[in-house]
Amino acid sequence: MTTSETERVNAAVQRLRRAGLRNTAARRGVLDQLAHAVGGRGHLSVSELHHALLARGVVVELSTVHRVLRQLVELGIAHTVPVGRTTTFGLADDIHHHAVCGTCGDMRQLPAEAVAASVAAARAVGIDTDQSGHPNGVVVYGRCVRCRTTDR
Amino acid sequence: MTTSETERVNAAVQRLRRAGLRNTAARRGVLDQLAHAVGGRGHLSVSELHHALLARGVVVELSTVHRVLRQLVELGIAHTVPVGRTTTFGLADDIHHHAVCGTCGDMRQLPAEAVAASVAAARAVGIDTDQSGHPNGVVVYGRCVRCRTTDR
DNA sequence: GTGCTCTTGCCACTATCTTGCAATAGATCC
DNA sequence: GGATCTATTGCAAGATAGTGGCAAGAGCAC
Repeated sequence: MTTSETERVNAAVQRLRRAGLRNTAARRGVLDQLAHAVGGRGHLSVSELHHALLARGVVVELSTVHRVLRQLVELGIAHTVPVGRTTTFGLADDIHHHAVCGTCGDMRQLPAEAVAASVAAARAVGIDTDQSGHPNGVVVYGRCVRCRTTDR
Repeated sequence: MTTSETERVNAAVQRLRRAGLRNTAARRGVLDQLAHAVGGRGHLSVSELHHALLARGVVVELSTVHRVLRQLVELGIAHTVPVGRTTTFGLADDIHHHAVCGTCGDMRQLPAEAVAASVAAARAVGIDTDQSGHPNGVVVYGRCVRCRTTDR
């Protein structure tokens, strides 16, 4: 884990503590994994996260991972992006939006400037994205180059 | 059902026929319902659609509704918008994108112009939205006025 | 009307996520 | 360090959403 990842995890733990939540192994593990994933290919599904934790020797129940993630989302520490039938999670410590391949689930970040017009249009019809603790943000669903060329 | 709804259903049935698919009661029922819903509050979940069909006397299995919808999406006749853990469906006969309340699932349409910059940004990172038969389009997740004021 | 074959109903199954409850483990105070 | 309080977790059962196989039935072409 890089220094920056450690810092982001620590910042998230501080927010948990301020919310009156305890600093448990399960929560640290989930945060570590999310911080690591955001640096990598992007967000993680619950089962990916669970497997990664077990592989690292952090023994937690799947139901616990679900509960931890729900809390992180409620606190605005993590955010969700639905991909097909599953939900993926990422840290929400920098404002970013997503482009998702609906076929393979590959995900890229989009800068806030690029989606500003979409956000404004949504607000104009009554949907506000500045709502911590709720799923929010812009998601562009499409297909990645690889899935297009291999016709998946 | 208005004249315009009937026309849209007929157009969709023509597309089915051209794809070599039969004009069955289940498919007509689903298309009717989708055409009606798009005129109303927006998209429908599978179970909403199923209940609406049964209420209208169109007796179909839930699994059939799933199968019909999957085919409609594959043909580009319908499109999907994930809302929380469920998927909602709408007719795709006009190009539009969506703003969704992540709390209550309320949905508004966004014009293509408003989301053009987001689509371009996604393409720049390799995600292309012009892919019929695949989930695509821009979705802005946020909260609607009602859920914000009632703090749901 | 006949016949071919696509569709559907039925049922079992998988995957994802939630919930209740008892046991466990953080955090605080002394 | 030890006692205590209570949030958190593991465990197990169950809810919800969607899929797949197969035989019976229904569209469509002729």
